[in-house]
Amino acid sequence: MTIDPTLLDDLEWRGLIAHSTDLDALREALTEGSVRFYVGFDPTAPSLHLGNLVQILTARRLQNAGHTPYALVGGATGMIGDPRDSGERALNSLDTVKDWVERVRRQIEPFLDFEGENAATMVNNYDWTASLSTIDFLREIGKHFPVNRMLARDVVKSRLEAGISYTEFSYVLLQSMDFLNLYRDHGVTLQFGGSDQWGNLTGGVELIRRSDAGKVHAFATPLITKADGTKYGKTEGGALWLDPEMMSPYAFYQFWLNVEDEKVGELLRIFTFLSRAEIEELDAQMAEKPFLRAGQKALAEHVTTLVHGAEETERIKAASAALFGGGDLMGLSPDTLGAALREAGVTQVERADVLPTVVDLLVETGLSKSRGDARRTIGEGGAYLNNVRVEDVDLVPTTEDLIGGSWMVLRRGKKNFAGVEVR
RNA sequence: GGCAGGUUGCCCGAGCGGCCAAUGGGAACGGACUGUAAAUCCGUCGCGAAAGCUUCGAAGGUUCGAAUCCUUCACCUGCCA
Repeated sequence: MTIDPTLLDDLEWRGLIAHSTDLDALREALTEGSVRFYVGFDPTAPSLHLGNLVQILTARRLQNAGHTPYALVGGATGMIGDPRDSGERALNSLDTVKDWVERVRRQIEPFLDFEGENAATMVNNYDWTASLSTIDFLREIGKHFPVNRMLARDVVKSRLEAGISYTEFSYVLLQSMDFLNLYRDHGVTLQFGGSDQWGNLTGGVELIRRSDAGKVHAFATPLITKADGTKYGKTEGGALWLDPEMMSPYAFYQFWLNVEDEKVGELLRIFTFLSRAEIEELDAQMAEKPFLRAGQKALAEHVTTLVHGAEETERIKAASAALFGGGDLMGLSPDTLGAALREAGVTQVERADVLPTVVDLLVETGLSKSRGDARRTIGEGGAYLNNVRVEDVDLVPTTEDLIGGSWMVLRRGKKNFAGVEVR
C-alpha cells in the first residue's frame, strides 16, 4: 500500500481539521507509513446522521491515503451517555443499545474497505469495558484523571448548574480507555472525532501519555452548521438520518439541493470526494451564476450517491426533474409520474364513487399533521392539487383530476410533494 | 433527614382564582420576492367545520369557577445535617 503524502494538506484544505494535537508530528507520522487510527460512533439512535457522516468519510479519506481504520461502535459508551449541554440523557436498555450497535455497524461498513493490506477493522468497546472490574477501573484509569481538570471542561462546566450525574461525568474515562486499549492491543496512534468530542479525544491522548508514556495524535473535525451558525437538524421532520427508513433518499437529496449558497463550497469539501480542481471550478460557477445552483446539484448528487447509491440517485433526480420541472403534470406519462411520486412518497386510496376531500388527503399523505392544519394551509394558499393552487377548503377531487386515470399530485408549500394513487 | 425554590405548549420563558388555549422570544410552517438559496416583509402555529373538547409534572381536594389555593406522590436545584 502506498502512502499518499498529501493527505494532511488535503484534509486541511477541506477544512476538516478544526483542532489537533501537534500537527507537524502528525504530518510526519502520516507520511512515514500506514497509521492505525480509530473513530468511534455511539449508538444513541437507530441510525447515524449527517454529523456522523463527516467522520465516516474522513475515515475513508485516511484509508484511501493508505492508513488503517479501526471503526469503533460504542456498545459500552452508549450505555453511559456522553454529556451534552441540553442535559442528562435517559439511559437506554442493554437490548436497545445492542440493537442500535448492530444497525450502526451495518451503516458504517459499506464505506470502508475490509480487504487488503490496510483493511479496516470493526471493534466494540463493550468487549473490553463490560468485564472490567470497578477496582481496576478506578486504580488504572481513574487515577490518571484529575477531577479539577475534568471539571474545567466546557461541557461539564455548563452542566454544573443544571446538574450532571456521575455516570455522564465519567464518560471521558471510558472513551479515553478505548484509545488506550486500541493503542496497546492494536498499535492505534490516532483518533479523530467531531469537535464536540475534543475533550474526549485529548483525554485519551493524555491517558496514554500518563500511563504508558506513549505519544499519540488526535484531531477534531468541525461542527457542521447552517450559515447563521445554528444547527442543521429540523428540515421537514427530524434529523438528517442516513437510514432510508428514517429519512427517504428523496428527502435526503432535497436537503442537499436546498443548501444555502454560502455553505455549498464548505460542504462540497467535507462531504464529497471531488478533487480540489473540481470543487474550485464549482466555486467559480457559483460565484458567477449562483442561480444555476451548480454547486448544490453536484453536492446533492454526490452525497446521495455515496449514501444511497447511484441507481437510487438517478431515480431521485428524475423524480425531482418531473416534480419541479414546472411543466404540465398532465403531460407526463403515468409511468414517469408514478415513478417520480414513489420517490417523494405515495399514499394509496381505494377507488370509490366519491374521492376523499383535499383536506383528508393532506392529512393522509402526511403533508399536514391534522385536519385543522390542512384547512389552515389551504386558507393560506399553500396547498396545490396537480400543481394548481387549491382555493376551496372543501374541494373534493373528481375523476377529472386523476392523471393517467389514477394519480394525483398533492403539494404543500413550494416543495413538499406527495402522491396519491387511486386504485 | 431538615429548610427553601422549582416542574407551563417543539425549546426558552411569562402568568399566580374568573378577561387563559394560556404574554413574549426562538424553532417550525404558509404566502410575497427569488434561484426548490439567503436576507426581508406578511400570516399561521393544541384538537374540532362549529358548538365545544383536552392541556400548564402525577393523583386527589377546596371553589359557582384553578395553570394559579390545599393535600399526597414523583423528579430537579440550592442551603443545612
